[in-house]
Amino acid sequence: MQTHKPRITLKDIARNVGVHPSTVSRVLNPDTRKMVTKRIADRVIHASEQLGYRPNTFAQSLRTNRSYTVGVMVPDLTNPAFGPIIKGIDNVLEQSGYSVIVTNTDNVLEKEKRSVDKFHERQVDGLIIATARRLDDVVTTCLEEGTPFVLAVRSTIEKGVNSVVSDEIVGGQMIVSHLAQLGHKKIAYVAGPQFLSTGFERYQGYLQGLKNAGLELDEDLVAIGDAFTEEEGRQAAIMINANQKPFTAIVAANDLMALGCYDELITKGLKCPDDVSVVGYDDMPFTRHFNPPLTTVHTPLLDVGMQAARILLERIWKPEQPARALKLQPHLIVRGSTGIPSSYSETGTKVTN
Amino acid sequence: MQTHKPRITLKDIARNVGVHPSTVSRVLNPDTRKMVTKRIADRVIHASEQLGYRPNTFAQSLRTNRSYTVGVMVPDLTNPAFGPIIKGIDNVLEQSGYSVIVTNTDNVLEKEKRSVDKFHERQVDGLIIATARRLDDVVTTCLEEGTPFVLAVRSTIEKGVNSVVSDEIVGGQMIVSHLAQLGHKKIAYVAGPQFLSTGFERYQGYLQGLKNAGLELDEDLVAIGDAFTEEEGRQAAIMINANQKPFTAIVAANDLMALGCYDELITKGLKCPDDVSVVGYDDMPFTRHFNPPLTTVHTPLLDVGMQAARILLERIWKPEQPARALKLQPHLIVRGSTGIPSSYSETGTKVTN
DNA sequence: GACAGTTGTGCAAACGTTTGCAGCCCATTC
DNA sequence: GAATGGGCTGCAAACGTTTGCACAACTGTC
Repeated sequence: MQTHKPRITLKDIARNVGVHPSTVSRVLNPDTRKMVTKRIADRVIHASEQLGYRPNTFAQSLRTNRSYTVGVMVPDLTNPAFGPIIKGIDNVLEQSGYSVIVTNTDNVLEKEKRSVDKFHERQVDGLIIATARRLDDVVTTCLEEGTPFVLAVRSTIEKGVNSVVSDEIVGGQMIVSHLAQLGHKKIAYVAGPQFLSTGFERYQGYLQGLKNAGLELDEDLVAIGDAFTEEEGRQAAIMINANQKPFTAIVAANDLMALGCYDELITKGLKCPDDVSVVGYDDMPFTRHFNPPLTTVHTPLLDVGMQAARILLERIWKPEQPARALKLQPHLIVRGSTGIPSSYSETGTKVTN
Repeated sequence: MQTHKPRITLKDIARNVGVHPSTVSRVLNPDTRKMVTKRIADRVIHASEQLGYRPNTFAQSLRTNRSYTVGVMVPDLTNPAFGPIIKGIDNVLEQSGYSVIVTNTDNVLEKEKRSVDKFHERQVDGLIIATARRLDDVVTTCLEEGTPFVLAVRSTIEKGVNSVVSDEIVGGQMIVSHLAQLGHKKIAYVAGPQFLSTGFERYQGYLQGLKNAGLELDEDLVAIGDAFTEEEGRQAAIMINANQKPFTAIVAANDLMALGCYDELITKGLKCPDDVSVVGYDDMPFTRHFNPPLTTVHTPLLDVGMQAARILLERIWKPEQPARALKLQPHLIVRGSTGIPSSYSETGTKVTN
């Protein structure tokens, strides 16, 4: 920041008070303040306030090798799910004097590597990674280099890394259980990318849920999207429709994909939930305003961010602690997009409503 | 970032190649590379790659007083409108080697001041401010101090500041014109905070729009919210309803407030758009999925971010240029929430349905 | 009153760059 | 062959902190 007025330095304060710069430094640094006499300390503090002193963070960081900065990598800032997460992160980190550098990687590996390089250069004290694949080069690199970091939202298959995620498998099961309870037997699944833990585990939850309910998997009712987007959700729904197998419900791997399903249902002239129920995942902002309001699994996004930040701080302060893998409990939020199966039912028995 | 391996410095490369550190510096710096013989330069480059050299940004910044960092202040990260803006900013800045520090201020002045102080300390090269009030201390401070900055989304009353906003007044007019064309005569307005340019100018646009359409302002049909939130929108709608004056359409100052209006209409048993039309503003993501799909004014959020970043770069590079105030053209997006006025006729006689 | 021990302050080096200046070498010119 | 000049490179200072060490001034003890 180019300020017209010349920068006030420790030396200036020192001269003003008639004391050595190092003494000023000690006063202004909470950890060392006790080393210096109260009388002098007070004068230093007074002078520093009066002159409007601001420490030069570069000099500090150069000397101490700590930047009081953390990097945050997210895959897609336009996905409303990430707003709350970043907000949570920012909230707790700024209280500890850390600044947050955010980068958007658009889910492209190349960009992720560039970002993490950049972070490395800037010597961030730690990283919060919300872009991890189940097998992730970037993550293993960070692990090898001993960079403090924590995964948010998405985890990897390797153990011993800090992470805070929601229990996707349980979430997936809850959905199927809910649908089964309503009487659904033919439940389609629009899966997310299987190289992401969220995509993979939610699908596993679905499979487990079928088993729990005594239902059989029909592979023709499953389609896998390449990304967690509306468009991929729509494409997947189209593929499932193309198989011409009857189904009464469709579970999407996240809310965005569920919206894609909405679109496909509309173009097929099917009503939700009357003809087919739809379920999403994430409970991103405003899902209750969708048409119909989306039944979904709520993941505490703000909490995810806050906890990730807290764990990161722990690791920065005590790097040798064992890794913590925090799993937050999701819960199902039933809204208007799920109902009793009717016209499309397998047995053909129609339920009037 | 604590890396186990000792950091490679210019000195290491210099020793390796058998040359002075300053020469290495000159080679690695694009501006000065031409000063040194190609033969040596090549050897230096080779060695630096082989050793895996990464410049120490603190040392660089300390020496040059440039941080290659910019600060971004947004009022509310959970508002999906800001995702695209930040993404736009990040996109263009990262291409120029800048990193983006984001802070969320929750619309509280105190936090804004803290943030800008923090940015100051970190000596960001520039600021993008999306939190500005029409009269804004923070902005005037930045102006006085000569900090390069540009306002995004929201502008202030003072001239001579860089800004990129959408033309709110025109947007407001378009809405009223659209409604008038449909036959609406009693058009209520749920205003946003008048201390924000967006709140103020959109309201001005509404007033101007009424005039253009030959309609009269009825103050009982206007309520002002204290924040751009769903809840404030709902409260404002409640207040308007409480006035017992008939109306057939309600214009909200942004999409979130429009959602609040939806809620209030539902609790009153009114259908949208059959009983009353609703219009929002911003066209934040997923508005087309709302129930009903929201008619709104599209502001090119991604563009706002990108342009703000570009202008900021210009100012950082050439601080003496005159300020640019960029006004992007909004356009109306008609969806399902607006229609021909019906049951609630102008005279106030209620039609049963 | 000399001694050890404690407390408070100054000194100077170091962190890793960048950059004005000086000086060297070589080519060019007369 | 000497003088001029230009192109490269080295030197050293500087950016603003932090921190181990040395030292001075006390306090308390015998």
